[in-house]
Amino acid sequence: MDARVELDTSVGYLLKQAATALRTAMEAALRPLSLTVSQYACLEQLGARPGMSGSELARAVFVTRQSMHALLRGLEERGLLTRPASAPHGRALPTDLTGEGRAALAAASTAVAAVEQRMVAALSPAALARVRTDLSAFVAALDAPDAPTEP
Amino acid sequence: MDARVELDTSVGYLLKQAATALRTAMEAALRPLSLTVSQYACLEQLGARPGMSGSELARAVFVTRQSMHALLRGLEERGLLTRPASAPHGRALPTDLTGEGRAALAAASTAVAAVEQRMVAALSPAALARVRTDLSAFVAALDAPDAPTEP
DNA sequence: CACTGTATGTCAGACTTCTGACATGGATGC
DNA sequence: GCATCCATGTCAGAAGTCTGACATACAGTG
Repeated sequence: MDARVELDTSVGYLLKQAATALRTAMEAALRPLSLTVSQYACLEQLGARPGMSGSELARAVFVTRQSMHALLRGLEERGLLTRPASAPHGRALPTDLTGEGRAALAAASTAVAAVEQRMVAALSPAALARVRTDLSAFVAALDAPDAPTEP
Repeated sequence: MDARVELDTSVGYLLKQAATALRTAMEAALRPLSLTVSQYACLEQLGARPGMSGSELARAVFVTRQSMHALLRGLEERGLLTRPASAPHGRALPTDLTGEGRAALAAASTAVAAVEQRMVAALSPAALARVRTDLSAFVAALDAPDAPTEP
């Protein structure tokens, strides 16, 4: 109890540092394709699960649905995706990639995969699997609403 | 070569998810203290290394020095830190916490430590040390300017 | 059937951060 | 000594994201 943050050993600080380094490297890799990281993330999600609504995309990309709204308008104007004028059910507008959108995603996904490969190259597959497990545990522990620091 | 990103197994996506969850939890913990995450990070750095310049702080907190400039003005107006009117050497203005600033940092650091503790509670000390090592390896690999994906 | 609750899309404004630019102080080169 | 380069502080504008708000569509309940 009454513990303080020690910067030298803080996993949180390392987490932020790694996420920032990854984002910077992704920005550099995506700049030649005229895509931001958020735009790429949106395309990647749509490639994996076509027909997602804007709200679903927002949650998957970790932005608000208002931000996703502006993002989708930009990508639609560039012809990378299409949305119906009216919703087939409820209010959700299913979004899909165009052919041009799939081509842009393919190029971007290749570029980002190279960045991620560079990031994890030094780790063995087993170590990588451990990291994934541990990061998932972090997310699960933080998402739990109650905070039993000492049960 | 020509690899694509697989969302289900992407460490980058997990990294972003974990960083977002941590930031959200920190925002919630710091809101009662009227501090943002960036402001807290700034105070924490100054607590560990008094006398840092604005540019040094910016690099440590992962924002631009322009953003840090605005951030420091706000914290100075609230009386949490002080900066000299002129630089004792060069252009760098050494920044220091006031007594009130140290008090705010103590409260904030305790709150953030609880969040971080909740995040890592499920991991053994050995597993935690591994995660730190691996995250450091990610940063080092991404910061390397050349990208030898396949040497 | 009406009411409530939840989810989605959209608009408007504020806030934060970034990019670009300029001036100043110091160090390094010749 | 002077020119050049680098780091820092600061100002101004642009871009992205968030908060707040409102309307709409469906599901569940009385």
